[in-house]
Amino acid sequence: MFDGATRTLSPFRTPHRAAPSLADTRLARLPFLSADELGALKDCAASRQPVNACAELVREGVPADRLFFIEEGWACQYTTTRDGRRQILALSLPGDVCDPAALLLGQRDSGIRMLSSGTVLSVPRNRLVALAAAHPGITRAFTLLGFVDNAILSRRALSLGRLFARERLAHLLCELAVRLGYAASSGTVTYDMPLTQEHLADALGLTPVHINRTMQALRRERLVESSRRMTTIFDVAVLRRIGGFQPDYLHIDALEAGTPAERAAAHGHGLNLLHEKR
Amino acid sequence: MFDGATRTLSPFRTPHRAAPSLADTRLARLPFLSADELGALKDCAASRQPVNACAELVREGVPADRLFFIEEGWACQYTTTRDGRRQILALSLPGDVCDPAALLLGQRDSGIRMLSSGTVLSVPRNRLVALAAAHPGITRAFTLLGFVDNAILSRRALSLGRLFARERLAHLLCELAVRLGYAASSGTVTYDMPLTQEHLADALGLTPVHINRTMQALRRERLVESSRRMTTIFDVAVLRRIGGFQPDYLHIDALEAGTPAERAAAHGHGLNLLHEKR
DNA sequence: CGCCTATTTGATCCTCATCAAAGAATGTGG
DNA sequence: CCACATTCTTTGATGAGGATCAAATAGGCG
Repeated sequence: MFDGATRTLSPFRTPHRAAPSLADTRLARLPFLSADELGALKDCAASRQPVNACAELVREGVPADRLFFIEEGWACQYTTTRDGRRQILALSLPGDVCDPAALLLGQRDSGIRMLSSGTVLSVPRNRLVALAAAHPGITRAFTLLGFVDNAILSRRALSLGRLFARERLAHLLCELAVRLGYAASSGTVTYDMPLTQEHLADALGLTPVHINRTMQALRRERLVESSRRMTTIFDVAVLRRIGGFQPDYLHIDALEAGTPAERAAAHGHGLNLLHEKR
Repeated sequence: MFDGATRTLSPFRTPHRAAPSLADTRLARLPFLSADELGALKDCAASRQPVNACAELVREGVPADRLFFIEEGWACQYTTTRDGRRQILALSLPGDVCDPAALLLGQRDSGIRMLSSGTVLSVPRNRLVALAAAHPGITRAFTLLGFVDNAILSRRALSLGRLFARERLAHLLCELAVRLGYAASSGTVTYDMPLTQEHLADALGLTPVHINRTMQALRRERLVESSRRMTTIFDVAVLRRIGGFQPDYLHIDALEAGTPAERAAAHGHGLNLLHEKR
């Protein structure tokens, strides 16, 4: 069942009791960071806070004075219309940086809230700005994560604009599997999925009722199963075909260096790198 | 009819016959660029090419070996499903950089094609990478434009996922007005709109037929008018209310320094700036 | 056990898609 | 400058995907 050609993201396991550190975030896994920059990330003071499900980390439209990093649990970035319709713009999984673009923009167009209970790291924006100003690799890290978020949102826009409910849901379930580290392009995958059907609806531009019926259809066909918070995709290959899922847009190879050789290469002077070291 | 509180983007007028230069793009208007960096942009060799409507600048999914800048005409960034459904992800207007994120990512998830005839500037990616590596302000410029594109796409995702056709269309017409330099939040505005109803449909996740009927409804209510390629919004305030349009997400103030004082301030040490000069 | 939230089900309505074809523009070549 | 081709817009009829409303059932948790 293992597909040798697939790249895998390493999952983030939460180092309980350890001092809060940005070294445990996706940021610190980017292959082009120097040892110096990694050290700076590790040393950057961050405050850890446990948060309840539904906790609002950032209200919509306020200045971005802090950035959040997910240690445990899931969060989302969202916007709402005047009359309360909500659209989830991004899902933040453990290890992810919430809205990395806020580092540069300084103003938020969207809110951020937890979708499950968990713990987050919080760092004042100006501290990160100083860090980024001193370390080009860190600037580039935020930029890269922001652009990958953009790529994910682009794919979601195709979903929202042009796919049927069934396709949207299939695509999202496939995407989440890969982002959680299950990159196999066939076989069976099970993962913890704390989203309610209402969350799925807000992410996919549908109603909870219709998510429910769509999910039932997939279950009836023995394509997925969900009990408690665990979601199982019985046949990844089939679900990917239904959702038109192709993992390229996640830019997995840019997020982590698989082999030591790749890690070394990232420090070289390949033309695909900004601020490359000599 | 002029609303004093609104920021205006200066329109791009095409300097016919002049040597092709990146100094005529939105990139070069960013307020934080140093004189040095502006000079580097101006000196950067670029090739100008006239392009027909529907000309494909970049095919979907190919490596990004060139970047494109719109001098005249409109372009779009798009993705398609396997069976040919298309979603426009971004509209590029005169002065805009097409898919600035491609500078860093080096791979494209989407295609780029012209929506009208026009002229574009084309620069090899590695030339821009070298430029960015030498000038932090230029790196930051691409990043900022990429993040603004992201903000625009975020707002479009809300449209696609949660708005009615009428609201989506109203919002897009308002957005285009502002991006073309007509920032007035009330009164009447007329601008050249080369999009066909099919283009609008692909941008808004609807069918051409439904765009047609929705547009007719707006016309019947004397809210808009379109003859030939000119589109008129008779009452910007009302159309904005219908579309829930609020220009904040366009980050206009980050894109251009209105006053000399603001331009000077952008070079200062405000905390909202990365790589700030001392 | 009982409360609260999430999921499920049913009935009905509505927005928008689809299909087909007729007009109106725009552009091209003779 | 007109005939023709092509593209774009418009119109009509019909149907489907998904929304909405309301209420029942099932799960999780103190």
